[in-house]
Amino acid sequence: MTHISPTRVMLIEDNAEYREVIKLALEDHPEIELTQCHGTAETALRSLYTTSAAARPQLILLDLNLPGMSGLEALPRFRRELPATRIMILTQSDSEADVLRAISRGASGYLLKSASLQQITDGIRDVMDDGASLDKGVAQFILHTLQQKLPKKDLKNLLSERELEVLTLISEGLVKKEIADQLKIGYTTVDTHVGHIYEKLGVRNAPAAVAKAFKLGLIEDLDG
Amino acid sequence: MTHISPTRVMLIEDNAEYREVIKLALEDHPEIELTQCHGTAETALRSLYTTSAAARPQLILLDLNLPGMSGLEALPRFRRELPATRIMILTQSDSEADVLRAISRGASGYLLKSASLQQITDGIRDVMDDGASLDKGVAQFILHTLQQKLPKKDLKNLLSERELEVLTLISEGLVKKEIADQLKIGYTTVDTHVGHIYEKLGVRNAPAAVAKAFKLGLIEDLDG
DNA sequence: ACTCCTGTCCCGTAAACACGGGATACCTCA
DNA sequence: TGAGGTATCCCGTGTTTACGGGACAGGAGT
Repeated sequence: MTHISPTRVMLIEDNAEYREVIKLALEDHPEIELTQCHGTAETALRSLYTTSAAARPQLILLDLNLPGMSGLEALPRFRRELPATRIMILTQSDSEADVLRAISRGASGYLLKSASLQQITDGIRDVMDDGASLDKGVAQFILHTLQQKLPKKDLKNLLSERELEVLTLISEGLVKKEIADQLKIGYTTVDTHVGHIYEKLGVRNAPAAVAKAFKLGLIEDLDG
Repeated sequence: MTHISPTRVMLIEDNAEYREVIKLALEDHPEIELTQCHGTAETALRSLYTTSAAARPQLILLDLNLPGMSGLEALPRFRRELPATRIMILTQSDSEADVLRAISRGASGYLLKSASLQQITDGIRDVMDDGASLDKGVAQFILHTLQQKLPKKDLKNLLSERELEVLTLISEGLVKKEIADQLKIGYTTVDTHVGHIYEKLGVRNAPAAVAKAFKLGLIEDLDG
């Protein structure tokens, strides 16, 4: 919540007018220090080589729509050059593709330019306080996206425990005989389980069963 | 942003003290009208039957840790009874499992009780304004979760276009001969593609290839 | 008591798969 | 020019699947 020294912020924004607005707004906040402003990602990246480690930004406010290298392209580069630096997207685009790409590239926040200055400074504080900050519309879209990718609990009892075990082993590449050995049951038993799995999932072969299981969230796509 | 008539809010919270705090805080806001308070999900659900449609809440503030039926259990019931009503979780638990379960059951927001009253009223406004509201820590966790489930773009060129096409058809349950017919190529060509797919993914059969493709995000788990 | 579901086991056959080999053609990039 | 990747095609052989049938024991629920 409170920081001993102010948070060093770098702003990357091509519109000079909006850049000034932000600059003025952040000047009022003692816990935020806007150390650098750039109009393009290229100059921002170059500046890192002539900036001492102690002066490098702890947070970057990044516009997506930049001349030359886009913010989306620049994002992973900053992440590589400054692994400890948080990146907050501050853009006009609420395009779902942009949002998802920014997240998959490691952004810690996503605010729209329609946000109030208060929301922006709050967002900076939230992000530096080990959190993330999302515009309300973006948050809703993210919730919906995640919802679709989450396991449907009503289907948890569709397959029996044993069947799920067998299906998981199948998805790992084991053939039925190997599964039989590993589970210490007969080959034909595995065969029966598999038959039941197909029936319940409404598919006719193993690859389709695995795909369906992933789509339904029966198998977690975490691990290795 | 502005509503003609105030938003009708129902609060479900077992702690009488905190219930009063919220009640008092919301009284100051003309655009929010706290119409009902309940200490358990059961009484809240029962109250719906004696409430005219016009008086039903537009937003529910729901605690997770309730005596009797938990908030997590109650959530889908409210969603079924009141499909148009948004539900915002307001709880102490920032357990990742609780967060994910609440989202998968259709919550529109997730705030912690450590939130300021200002954040809560802002959150209510955000949610009613067709958005979602997330605590900063919850938002970060959600971003990380989603990040893992998103396609890894660096692997997009791992499989050729044709190979991905073949793999997708395999995941849909087609056997190789059918794939050959559909793509109007020879059976042996499909066979070769499949062999290359296994090689590139480091697997030895079709089910494992499909699983790997899902884990890498090469195949989208959207559609049907 | 009876049915339903689960998990275990068995047989046989036809279809599909995995994998080894090899071939031609195109395009790109070094 | 030559190497590498992609896409197309072919053969053969042994392995694995898919699916039809049937059987039996234990537990849960009606």
